[in-house]
Amino acid sequence: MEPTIKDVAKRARVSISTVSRVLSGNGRVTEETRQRVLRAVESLNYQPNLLAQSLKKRRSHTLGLVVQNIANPFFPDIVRGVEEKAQEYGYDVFLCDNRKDFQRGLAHLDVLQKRGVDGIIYSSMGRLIEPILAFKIMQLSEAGIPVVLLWRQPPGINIPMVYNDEKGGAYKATTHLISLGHRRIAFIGGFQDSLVTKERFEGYCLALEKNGLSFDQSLVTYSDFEVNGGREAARHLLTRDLPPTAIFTANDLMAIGVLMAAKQLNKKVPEDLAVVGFDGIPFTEYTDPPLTTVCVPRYEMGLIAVEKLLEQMGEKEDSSSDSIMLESHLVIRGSCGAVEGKVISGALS
Amino acid sequence: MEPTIKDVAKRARVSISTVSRVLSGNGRVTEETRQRVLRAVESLNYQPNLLAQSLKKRRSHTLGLVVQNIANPFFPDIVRGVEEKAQEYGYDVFLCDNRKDFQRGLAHLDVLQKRGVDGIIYSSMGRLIEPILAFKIMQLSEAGIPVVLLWRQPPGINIPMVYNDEKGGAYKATTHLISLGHRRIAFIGGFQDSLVTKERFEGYCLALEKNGLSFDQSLVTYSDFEVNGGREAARHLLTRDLPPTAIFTANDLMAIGVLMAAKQLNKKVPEDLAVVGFDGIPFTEYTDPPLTTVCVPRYEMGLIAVEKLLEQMGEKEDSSSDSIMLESHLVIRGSCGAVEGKVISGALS
DNA sequence: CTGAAAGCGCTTACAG
DNA sequence: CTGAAAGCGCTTACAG
Repeated sequence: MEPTIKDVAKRARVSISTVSRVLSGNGRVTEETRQRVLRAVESLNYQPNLLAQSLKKRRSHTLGLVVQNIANPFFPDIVRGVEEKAQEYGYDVFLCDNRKDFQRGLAHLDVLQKRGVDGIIYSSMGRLIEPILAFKIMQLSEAGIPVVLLWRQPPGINIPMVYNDEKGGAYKATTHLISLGHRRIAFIGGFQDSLVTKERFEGYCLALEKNGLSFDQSLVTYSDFEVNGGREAARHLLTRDLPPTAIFTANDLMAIGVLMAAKQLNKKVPEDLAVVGFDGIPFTEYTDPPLTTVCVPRYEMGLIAVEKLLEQMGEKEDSSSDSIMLESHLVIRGSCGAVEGKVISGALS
Repeated sequence: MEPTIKDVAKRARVSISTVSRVLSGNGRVTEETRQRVLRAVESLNYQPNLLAQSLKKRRSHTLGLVVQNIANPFFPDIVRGVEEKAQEYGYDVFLCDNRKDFQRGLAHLDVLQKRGVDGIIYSSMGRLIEPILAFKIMQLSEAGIPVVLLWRQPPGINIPMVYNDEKGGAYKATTHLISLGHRRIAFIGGFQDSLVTKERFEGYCLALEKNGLSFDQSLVTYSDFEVNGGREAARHLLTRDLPPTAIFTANDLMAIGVLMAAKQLNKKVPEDLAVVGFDGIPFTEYTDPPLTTVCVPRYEMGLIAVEKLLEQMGEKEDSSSDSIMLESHLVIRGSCGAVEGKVISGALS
């Protein structure tokens, strides 16, 4: 049986009000009784019950974090950032894994509300924000529970969001390839209806345009954001007449597939083919050759998402507007033939 | 302002006791009043406050999950397993990331206790279990909070544990290499004082012995469980006189380093060198060549850890003894030259 | 079948 | 400075 505030009070021979006061630091208490209480706490190994505290104070000091799929290498760094910043401010976090199932995400939101979390970070990195999700989030806001979205797209709805500069990143990647002399640069997108794909495609087009290269529709293809899909797409591109000399893919997993396809077709990377990925997932460092990629600052996104939440909860003063766009950096490794270890972070300008 | 049970009672014109009864399903209620209550719940969009419920019932239906480092690819699958099974039984989980810091793990345990979790899964995969951790866990048990350890070593203490058959896995890996004709098989361990290293080494020795191969101390070396460490270790082994024709490493990250070293030294894998890793982290599928590895069933470990916890909490009937050892499978891919796709799961016998 | 009351472990005005 | 009381939102005997 865990000791309660009553036990401490009895032992220190004071009222529970007094115990509460010394523990919270609110209200005056004689140094002597303070010591008595502290000794009692110590000897009983008393730990206040946060459930009771939360109920009374109407603040649980907990956060909810909903992720689309914890098994996807995109997410662990986000979790890490959220965890770390949350703890810094004394919050603990409920992790909810949608397991790729959007419906489950909705259910998680309900649960978190019932659990009395003080705020929620919803990280899907998905395609469009479904109206029902937006509605649910509005409902939560009305109930006093702020939500911050960790998304891959600019805000189209009125919910604070931390997102990534997809277009700018794609622009950097493509420009890099052009600067290395490539003229036939292919683009492998993910799902064609995904906003991520769309924006990364736009960055690709912009780079071509700014550099006076003509756009060639036959060099553009779409896949599924997975390794095998990327491999198939690359195989098609590389076996056609006049194959591309470089491929920019809309995510790293597909880029890994491209590397595999090149190997199977006896194309050397980077000599015969340059490859750039997108996301900067941990493993890209160890592919053969190491993959040049546009690194999405996932860890930082996690940190910032918590800060935005704290601002809304009034725990931290407002330092900025509602949504934040983060820059992604081009990390240059061996897959393009450029000098390794260089990081290009200049803005799209 | 969220509606409370009072609001529902008022609206349905019954007492809060009645509302509680229809919601919990305990106690008889007329069908008519039941409907009235349900309608009130509906129209107010009432969600019971789980904080209050937990306080009263002395059960929070929450679990704590402590992991050593969420950024390590070893952990996400564990989290996934824990999450999934927990939700199946209606539990939500607090995720605590130690960020490699053991002290933080201890602090997390305190926090979880204060939060009133019904049980805790502590997953470190670390070296020895420090006495202070064992002590803390005992303390929690006495306070009525069961703990299950997700560990890489057999139980040396009296705490329920889910662990992996390290020795058996290493035995399978080494036997596989021997069966392919290798005679000079090197072993690269992790930290020399880690139990994981020790047990995997034992499995390696056992396989040599059973197959009548003599043990060669000069083929055994230790590193740090990291990619670069593995690469360095391999470089030494491969540049000596009479280099090994196969290397078995104590984890996948080091095996990836071995692959890199071989490439740098112009050794072909698997023709000039066979490589086997351990853990089965997701990325091993995409190395060049794909890595043969002993796959630790991390996802299953997560599932089972929750089940063990549930048993202790009396939510699930006891189905087994206190600790559980899981088998690891040898997943055969391209790095040894054997037929790909084969899985050897036969026990050490 | 239904309601009033007590109580889970806290915090916080309100008196003294 | 300190204590008694009310109350956070629930559940659960106890009466009726």
